[in-house]
Amino acid sequence: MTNTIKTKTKLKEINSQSCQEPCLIERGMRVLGGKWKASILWHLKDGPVRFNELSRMLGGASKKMVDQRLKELEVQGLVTREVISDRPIAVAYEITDFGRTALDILEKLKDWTQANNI
Amino acid sequence: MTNTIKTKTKLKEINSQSCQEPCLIERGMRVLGGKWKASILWHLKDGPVRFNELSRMLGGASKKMVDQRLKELEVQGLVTREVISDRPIAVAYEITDFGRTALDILEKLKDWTQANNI
DNA sequence: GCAACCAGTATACTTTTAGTAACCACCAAG
DNA sequence: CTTGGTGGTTACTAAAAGTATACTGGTTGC
Repeated sequence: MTNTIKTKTKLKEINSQSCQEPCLIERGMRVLGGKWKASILWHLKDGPVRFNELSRMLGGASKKMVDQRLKELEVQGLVTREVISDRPIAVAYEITDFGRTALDILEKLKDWTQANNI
Repeated sequence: MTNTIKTKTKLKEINSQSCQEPCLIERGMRVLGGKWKASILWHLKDGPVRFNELSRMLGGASKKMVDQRLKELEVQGLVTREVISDRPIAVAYEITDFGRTALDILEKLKDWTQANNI
């Protein structure tokens, strides 16, 4: 007998290969899971927002953080940056169609947080 | 006139108080968003798993990390730890009913990652 | 006895991230 | 001319996250 342990609970059959290196959950989290990233996306859902306004919305995130996250999100195609005025310089960030596809995950997350008082 | 900018795109009305300090999205992310946390939860969905087995499943997470995350998840009531045998020491981690409520968020995340080749 | 496995713990170390504060150039109002 | 707003950048520091290695103390198997 190789296993003499009397399990009180039925243990999952041992198959180590149920997930290869960075699994889907982990990979997804590395796109949406960074600090402020999901929040930024969420705050853009009702329309374009300006840089400084966004910083204020997040309340507590430094300009550097907002800037860094926005750049990441832009590279990943979740948001776009557009200059809306030159003279008094004004920039707006907008969520892309692809970015919108992530919103229902966030919606669920929001509901869950709310329902469980987290 | 206070605002002389000619906006090409309709800008969101300026109301800085659309989110107070750590908003729902951010708070939720701080529970599920840590590295490996969501993955661990996901890998427990089919039944209890042992410590070393779980480490192998995550492939790449150190024991310390797995240990740390499991403790956090336990404190937050998402998983339970139970000793299933004393003599050859054996411990199994199991997802709680509360933990299960988070699984459909992760399911959506998984589908999203898969659908977009992330 | 010796090696290997279980479930961790401890220590030391490196890397990454977060956050602060100051600064730029530009513009407008007072 | 000074103050305040826009949209950032740069330099620096502090804290968190992660890695690697070794160790305990018991058990099982050869």
